[in-house]
Amino acid sequence: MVLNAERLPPMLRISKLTDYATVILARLAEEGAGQHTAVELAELTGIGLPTASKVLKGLQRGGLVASTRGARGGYTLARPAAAISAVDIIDAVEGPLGLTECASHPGQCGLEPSCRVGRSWQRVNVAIRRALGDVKLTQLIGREANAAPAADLAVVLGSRPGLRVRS
Amino acid sequence: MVLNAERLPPMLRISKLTDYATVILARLAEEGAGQHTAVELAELTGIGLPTASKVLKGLQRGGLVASTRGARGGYTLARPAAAISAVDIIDAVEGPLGLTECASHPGQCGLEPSCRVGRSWQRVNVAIRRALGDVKLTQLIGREANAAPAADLAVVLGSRPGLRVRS
DNA sequence: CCTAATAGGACTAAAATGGTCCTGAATGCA
DNA sequence: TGCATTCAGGACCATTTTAGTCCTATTAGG
Repeated sequence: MVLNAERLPPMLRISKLTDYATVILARLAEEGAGQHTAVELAELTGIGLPTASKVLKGLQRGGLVASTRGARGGYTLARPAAAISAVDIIDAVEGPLGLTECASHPGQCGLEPSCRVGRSWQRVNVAIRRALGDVKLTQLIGREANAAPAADLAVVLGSRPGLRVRS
Repeated sequence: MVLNAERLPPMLRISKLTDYATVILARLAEEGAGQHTAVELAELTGIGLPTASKVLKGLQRGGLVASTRGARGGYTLARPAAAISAVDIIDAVEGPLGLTECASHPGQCGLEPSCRVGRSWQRVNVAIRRALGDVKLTQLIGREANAAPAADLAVVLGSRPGLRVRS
């Protein structure tokens, strides 16, 4: 994988770094509970060391991997793969940036009067995040085809192999 | 609205242009079936004329609005608001760019061997698009609180006013 | 105390985004 | 016919993001 990102739809885009993160997490999940150094993971995945390193730091801050420093240090998953969701990964890698509504800076916008639209997009956004929260690393890896309950998105996710691809 | 985009999560981000598009479409939907020039719409929405114009061109190409040129020309919705979905808007404004899987250029990636991850993200992506296809302009405008059937995302969308905001 | 590792940033290059502007083509009307 | 109006299509530039590299701590083992 690691998608050649040139032609992905801007919205709903998965940044390369997020993708790297998934690949790396997949490794950590596969190789048992073993500890792996950044160097090892870089080699295993084929990602450049500096970049892999950067990603791992992000995952560390996000609490998805646990690290030990010094000689014989390395990284492990901080929790079972089934307890790590897609949003977790995205948030960890793409920063702690909040979901800022226009509401948080009222008046900044200028077009607010007649506009009921902004709120709706925010809700869409949040809804997607929720759905993404139900997609677990185990599913992303492909180990677990379908999640149990809720998970509107996850259901669709697990249900079919080849989906329609829009032009 | 027109969200002040500085602090939105990169992924799941709605580009400003898409937001503008929604605001403009909302106007076209509200003002009956009337025809409006780019100038009028710019004034009504508060968006700069060149920008509004650009957005309208995109919507035209995407088939969401119909245009007539020349004196007394202008724009109208190409179909009823209930038949225009969020994905339609996004696609129209953010380009005709396809959903390119690694699959379409096999071998480009280099890390393909051990990687089952890419596909999954693609499926997530497609799943979100599907869900977004069920969110109609009428809902974005707020005229119709909740859609009828299907629409996993739409259900969540219509259900609650103020949702949890992640840090 | 020396070596192996991670933590945290600073920094750069390349790409995407938002916005402006110009030129061309269609339409209506005097 | 010819002029004013209005959309179509891009070229273009400035700014912001993203990706990627590197340097300097800090922590742990032997």
